[in-house]
Amino acid sequence: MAQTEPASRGAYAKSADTRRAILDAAIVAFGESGLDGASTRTIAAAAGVNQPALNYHFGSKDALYVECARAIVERFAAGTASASGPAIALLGSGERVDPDLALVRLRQLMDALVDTLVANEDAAIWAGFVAREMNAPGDAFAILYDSLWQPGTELAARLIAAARGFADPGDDERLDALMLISNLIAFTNGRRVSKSIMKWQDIGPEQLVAVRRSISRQVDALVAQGN
Amino acid sequence: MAQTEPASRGAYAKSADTRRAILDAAIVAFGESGLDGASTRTIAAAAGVNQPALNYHFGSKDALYVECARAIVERFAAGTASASGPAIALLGSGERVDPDLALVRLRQLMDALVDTLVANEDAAIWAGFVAREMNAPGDAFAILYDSLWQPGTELAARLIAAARGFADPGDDERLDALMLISNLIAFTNGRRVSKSIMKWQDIGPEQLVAVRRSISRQVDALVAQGN
DNA sequence: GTCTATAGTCGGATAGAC
DNA sequence: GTCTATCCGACTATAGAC
Repeated sequence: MAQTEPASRGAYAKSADTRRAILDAAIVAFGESGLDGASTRTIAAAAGVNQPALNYHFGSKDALYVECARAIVERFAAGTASASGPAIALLGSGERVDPDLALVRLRQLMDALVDTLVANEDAAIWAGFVAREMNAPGDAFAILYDSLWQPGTELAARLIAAARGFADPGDDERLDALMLISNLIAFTNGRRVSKSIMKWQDIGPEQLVAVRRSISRQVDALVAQGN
Repeated sequence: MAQTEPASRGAYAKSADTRRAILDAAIVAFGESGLDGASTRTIAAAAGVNQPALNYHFGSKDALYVECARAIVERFAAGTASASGPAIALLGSGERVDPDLALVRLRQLMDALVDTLVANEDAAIWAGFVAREMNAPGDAFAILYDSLWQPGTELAARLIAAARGFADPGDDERLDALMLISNLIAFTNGRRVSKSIMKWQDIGPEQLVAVRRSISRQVDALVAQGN
């Protein structure tokens, strides 16, 4: 491999491997300790490179942080694409949506979220990153809001509306969507606490079944009560 | 005022006012920026004292941080005492608990939580503090878990169990309690996001009604479905 | 009890050899 | 492209005057 990329874009004929190693280490460090808590030296050590390598590849610590946000969004989207895709297709068809089918899609979406966020240990790291940025918005807030929260809650709200037989979501559907999604936070950001409360050693297949059941009951209730 | 306190305990015949000012400023700073993100200089400036005053009154930055956790627990407990008191009294009576009354107490508890956490702007600060500590446990984790999460979820779980006609809570009730409480996080840690999603300028009386209604529906569903 | 001054450490970013 | 060496600023904590 003489030159990994023939400079397909202006930037980065640089070592993609080093870049990736830094990014992976940075996501973990920032997710656990935050922008201020994680030092470039710690990240460099974890990535197996020297400290100035971060500046060389990303320009600055802040720029690296923003790049981490982008990577998190990408990985999250990849994990949920199999469920969000069909849901978007259903809602975008223009025709009147069958409430029962909307309910099926909503269930699939929630199951995919459980798989991506609760079953995956890495997601607790992502969740830490995202939660910090929501509390104290910085350079990464817009990325996370525009690519994660806004489309995520809007999709859920539209599915809830469709399952209730409405053409478009209103305030009630958006509120319910927000709360439905926030239930997952108990097992991402609140992973440690929830494991202690439930006396779970770890969150394996059996625990996931229980979580899915509890969420499933909420979805039922959401739609059954209509409004 | 010659000597605010006659040294009732061994420690702190020191200025209680200065101590309080530092504590208030520290809670805000740590809540917004975390232990590493908030500097003693910033806190001192916000409290209107000089930087070494923090060390004088609290010993170290870490000790001040732990003291903030204690203060948050106290203030939270004070805000919810009017609802948690009757609930604890009901459950502690030893006799078989009337399911309908348990449901009433559960509603009161959730309303008190909404008032304390959602209606109160300060609570977003507390929530930031607590959320960081849950993600990356430090010296304050035990305080917050033992005095906040454990008793809070256990109380909710016992009320849910009683409302379902059970003597004691099981895994299902604890799971449901965790998720019910995590709904509030959408409006504490997720305050900014939720306001944007809902297109709310701020969270006033009308918005609180909507939030309470949505939570109330969940409480209904929780108990109606039994298990 | 509160202040100023400062010691000692660690952070991010840059310069320049290879 | 990757390394070592280093600058400079910001931080916490301590010493000592008042």
